[in-house]
Amino acid sequence: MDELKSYFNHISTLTEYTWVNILPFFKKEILPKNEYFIRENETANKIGFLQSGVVRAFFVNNEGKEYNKQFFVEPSIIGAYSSLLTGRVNLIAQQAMTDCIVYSCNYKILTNFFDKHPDLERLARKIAEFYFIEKEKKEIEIVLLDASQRYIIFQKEFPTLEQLIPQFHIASYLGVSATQLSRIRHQFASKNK
Amino acid sequence: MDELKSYFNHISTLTEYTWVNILPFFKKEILPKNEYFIRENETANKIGFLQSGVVRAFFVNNEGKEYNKQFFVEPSIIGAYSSLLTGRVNLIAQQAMTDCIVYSCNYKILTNFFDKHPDLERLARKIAEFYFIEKEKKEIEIVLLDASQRYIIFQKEFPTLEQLIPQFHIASYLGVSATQLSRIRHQFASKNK
DNA sequence: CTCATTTCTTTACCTATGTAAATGCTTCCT
DNA sequence: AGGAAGCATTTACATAGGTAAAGAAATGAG
Repeated sequence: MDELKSYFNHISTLTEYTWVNILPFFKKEILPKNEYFIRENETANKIGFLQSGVVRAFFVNNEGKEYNKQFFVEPSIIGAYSSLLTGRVNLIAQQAMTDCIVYSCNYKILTNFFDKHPDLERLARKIAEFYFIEKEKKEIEIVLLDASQRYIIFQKEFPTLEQLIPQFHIASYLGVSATQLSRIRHQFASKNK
Repeated sequence: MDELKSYFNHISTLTEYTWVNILPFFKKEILPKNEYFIRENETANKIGFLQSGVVRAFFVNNEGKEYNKQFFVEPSIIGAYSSLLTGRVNLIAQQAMTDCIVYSCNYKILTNFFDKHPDLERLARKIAEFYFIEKEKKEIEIVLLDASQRYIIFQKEFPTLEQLIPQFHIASYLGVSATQLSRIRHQFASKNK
């Protein structure tokens, strides 16, 4: 669990006392490739720490088409955050794209510690704030940049993923069709000659 | 300040003791139409409670074109949240679209109370979480719905705004040109005959 | 009340990107 | 090794929505 502790302490340091209280509730989970951490229409109840592997978050429209919203690469927090917070059913499934190791914990158990452990609530605040900042950054990128520019950012942000996962998943993440991503790649390839 | 107290207490209740400590730091501010609560490239230092009026949040691309990202209608919290949290310069200006009354407070002063007033930090957590949920909802709408459907949602969410602000601002909020919004309105008008 | 400014709509044209289908390329299974 | 399945690319075509410019309508200042 060292990676977990170090990852969270980096966001906001918890006392040893708090760690001793909460760590026993984290259970190691093997998530094989293509398995789901959470599905659509379930209500989320657990939060996870992605110790190794890659997970995608995606939603599905009425015609059954998938939209990749996010990739999580170790180390990272995973879980259907909105569903956890609101108690409503989850709209955004999370699926392993490689074999994964996850430490997961019932979220309610953690929030029950907030009153006695303000340091834990502070961590929760920082995580929420961080998530917000990330989303706002993405929001700006989507409006200000075209797909080629976002592709470059993707490559920088996830240098390992490009070889690891199919192109059509990347296209979906960028918000374009696989056809269009192919055209973009073609453009870059011919420019760099 | 009753509206302010009631608005915040609704999100997460603060003790009277906490209120007594923080309320004196909120100052009433008149923000006339077209004035800015915060501009681009400033570093944010204050958070505001919009007691009356309408504010828009927008950013500007390299060619100087504006994109409305959000409308705030009383009662609401305003302020460049990302800039407050990160200390980096603000990318998203906030400007009054009508005459406004705002109660604003230095944000650092509030965060300094977190150690002594966990109820205040809890409020901050809830606000961050709420903001996150809102953003995720928007994110899904943008991908899943076309501009006409988003226009209908806009009308429901801001029933007063449609008459109050120019169409081109609404178009910018919906992510289309004024021309395209006009086409959409035209379609709806001819359907409802 | 009138003129000037701003906003809205309409038209014409153009481009980016979607879909569908055909083809080619990998990977991996037995 | 051979074949099947999955994935990527390419082509052809369709269309949503952008820009620019002109005209119409609304708003506001003096």
